[in-house]
Amino acid sequence: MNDILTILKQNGLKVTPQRLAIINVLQNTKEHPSAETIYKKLSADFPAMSLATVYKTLEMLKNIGLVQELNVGEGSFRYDANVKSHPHLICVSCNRVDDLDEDVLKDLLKEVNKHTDYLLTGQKLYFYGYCPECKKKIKQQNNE
Amino acid sequence: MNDILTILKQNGLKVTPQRLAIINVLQNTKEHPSAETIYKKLSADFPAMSLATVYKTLEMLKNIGLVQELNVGEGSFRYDANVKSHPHLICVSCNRVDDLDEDVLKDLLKEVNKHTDYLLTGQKLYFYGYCPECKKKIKQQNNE
DNA sequence: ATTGATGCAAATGATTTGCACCGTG
DNA sequence: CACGGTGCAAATCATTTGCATCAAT
Repeated sequence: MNDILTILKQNGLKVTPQRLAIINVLQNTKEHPSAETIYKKLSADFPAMSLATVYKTLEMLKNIGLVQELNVGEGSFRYDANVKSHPHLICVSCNRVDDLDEDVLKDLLKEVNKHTDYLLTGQKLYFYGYCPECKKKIKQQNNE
Repeated sequence: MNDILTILKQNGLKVTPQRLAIINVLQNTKEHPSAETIYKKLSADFPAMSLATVYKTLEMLKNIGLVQELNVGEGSFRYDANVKSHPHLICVSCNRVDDLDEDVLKDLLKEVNKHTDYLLTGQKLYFYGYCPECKKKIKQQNNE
């Protein structure tokens, strides 16, 4: 939290209320919001804020490594304050996006390395399916 | 090849020269082309063809399950005539896109299932790194 | 005071859409 | 000859950019 202020200053970046607010949203949610979502969430507190500011801020945060950009297959990007490269789970029913522990990643990479000559440097892994809640709902429907 | 004609007809779709050409490009390449790439590749033979036609055809092929759409992180989609859901390798240096055998997928899914309650239905897996050729080039540069 | 940040509006670029005309079945 | 397909141009939509103004350092 405080370290972020430091990081911004270290990079010669100014600390503005808009930036703090956007960072704050990202740090206190697990829902992997889009630029639009962040914008709407903040429009109550910052009625004058521009969507462009949200985009510029996200771009900046991405560059200094404070957020990662996700493409889960929708028309727009989502953002994650957890920058460790970890696989994501996407519910095909309710569109929620969950994290998969990064420990899993190690095992996955081990497996992939067995089968390729590529020198791997990164990955984007999205697994689709029904989240526990939606799984229940579907079961209930089928029981009727 | 001939089976594709059958599939189109079965779905009440017309067989046009443009469609055949687009399907042909997709079947005879391993480079995972974008709509734009396909369009350019065919503009010699079909100078009057519209980019919109390429997009409409790809949409149609996607719907009947003859191609899959890839999002490797560029601004545009790429298309793959191999519709079996398999992981992809993307070279961060030359942007080529390779397939990873779908057998690998089984092991990856096994691993993921250990760690989630999601009922998995699909996945989009992109591994980034240096392809064998680019890996060599980099080594040579470093040796000088 | 500087210099980077903001907000607005206009620009971009991939993809989609509407529609009149054309070609397949 | 009926109806889906094509080509063109205009429309979308997320994201980016230019620029004058504003505020953090």
